[in-house]
Amino acid sequence: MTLLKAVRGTRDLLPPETELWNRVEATARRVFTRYNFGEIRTPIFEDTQLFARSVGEETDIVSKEMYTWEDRARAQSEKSQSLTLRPENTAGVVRAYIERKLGEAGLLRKLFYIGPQFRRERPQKGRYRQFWQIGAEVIGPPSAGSESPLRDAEVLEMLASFLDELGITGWTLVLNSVGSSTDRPRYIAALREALKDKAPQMCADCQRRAETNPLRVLDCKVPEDQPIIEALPRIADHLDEDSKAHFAAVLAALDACGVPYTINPRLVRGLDYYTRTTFEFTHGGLGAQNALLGGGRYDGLSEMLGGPRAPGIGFALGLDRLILTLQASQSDAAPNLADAFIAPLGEAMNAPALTLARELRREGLRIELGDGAFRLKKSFEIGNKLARSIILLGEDEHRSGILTVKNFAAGEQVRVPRADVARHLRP
RNA sequence: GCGGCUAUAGUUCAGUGGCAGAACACCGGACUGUGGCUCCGGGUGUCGUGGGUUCAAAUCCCACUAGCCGCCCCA
Repeated sequence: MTLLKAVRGTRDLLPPETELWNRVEATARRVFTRYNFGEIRTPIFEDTQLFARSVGEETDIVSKEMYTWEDRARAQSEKSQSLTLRPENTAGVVRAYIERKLGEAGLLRKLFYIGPQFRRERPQKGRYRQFWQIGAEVIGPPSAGSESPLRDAEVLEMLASFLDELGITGWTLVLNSVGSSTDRPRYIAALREALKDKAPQMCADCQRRAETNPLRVLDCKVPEDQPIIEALPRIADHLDEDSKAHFAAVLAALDACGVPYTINPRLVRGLDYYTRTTFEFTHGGLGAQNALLGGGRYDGLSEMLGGPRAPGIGFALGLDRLILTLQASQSDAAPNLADAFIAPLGEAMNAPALTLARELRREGLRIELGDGAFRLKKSFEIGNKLARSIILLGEDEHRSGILTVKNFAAGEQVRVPRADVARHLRP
């Protein structure tokens, strides 16, 4: 029989690595809560149209990387529906914002999410087909201040604090503005116009990009193409006064609070819905996947999805990559040991041992329970690997209520009244 | 989706046509109420999968699968 395996691009997360995941997620919840964000959990699959309309039909994500299937009709009256495992979470959040009328209160909504996303890409280190993202969105009616550059700066400052609090050093914040929802199409049109002449002299990838996604031409790394790219129209020259002022205000706020950044006029994001501020936090040592997180403003997204005007800004952080970065930067942690290993001496002591374990666990201690069928030597060997101390529970101890407790590191063995054991073991 | 490298024990790896190996880990014993250190014993394996060549294949050939690296793109 063929052995079943986790499907390509998916994997099992196991202890002790999952402790690190929990720590990162707990830190995100703690930090984001200080900024008054609340958690949202959207469905893991949505109507395919949601992603086609928000992320963009022409993007690689939608055109070739989605897990899409036709949900069969269960009755004559029911239509089949094209469903897709979410490739990112902003679209789902904005869909919920519209559907649940979250803007009606007239306040900003500040929502974060933690969950798996799915893209059918070629797997690589730090890139999986089921990958995890932590993200947050600030969205609301313009009257609530959702367009304010202060929101952009606040989100960026929050991310800097989050990475700092995790102990990640060496990150770089890269910023750009891709213009308002009217600037952006105008700039893309200008770019297309300029590329009509220039594209044929460029690399094959750029010739393709010129057709499908002209903004990505700016990202090209082929040396021969650089002079041509330098001569192309610049985004900065196509920003209207409001967008220029917005970007300047974001930078000023970052300067004021001391968050360092660099501006990269060529930073463009792949998703269609981005407007004005776009950003990335990058980190060395991630190979080709050097972006830890990315995000930006999406002032027109709600309207693209048929909702009210609801400008927003958000980001998505690749948890898989963040974990890699943390693992690379920290030395191997000491094994996480239980407080005690209980060794019943003889199978008659099994039930009393479970009772003792119950008492100690209710005291909040982390207890590993052995088995009376083990020879004592084996109990010591196992206990030494799993716990800081071993508690012997034989006939004597059971009768007298005086337990034998030995600390492995110190090699010290003492007799402790049962009532005092929890206090004795507590670190 | 494209190009390259790789796949042998739980792990890291050696083995390039002739009995499947090392280190660490693991299991048993020396030691029936005492771990670590020591000593003795044990290989725990569909050599990624399926074909082919050969008297003989872990080794050579083909296909497939998976991982890694780069590209595309992206978190």
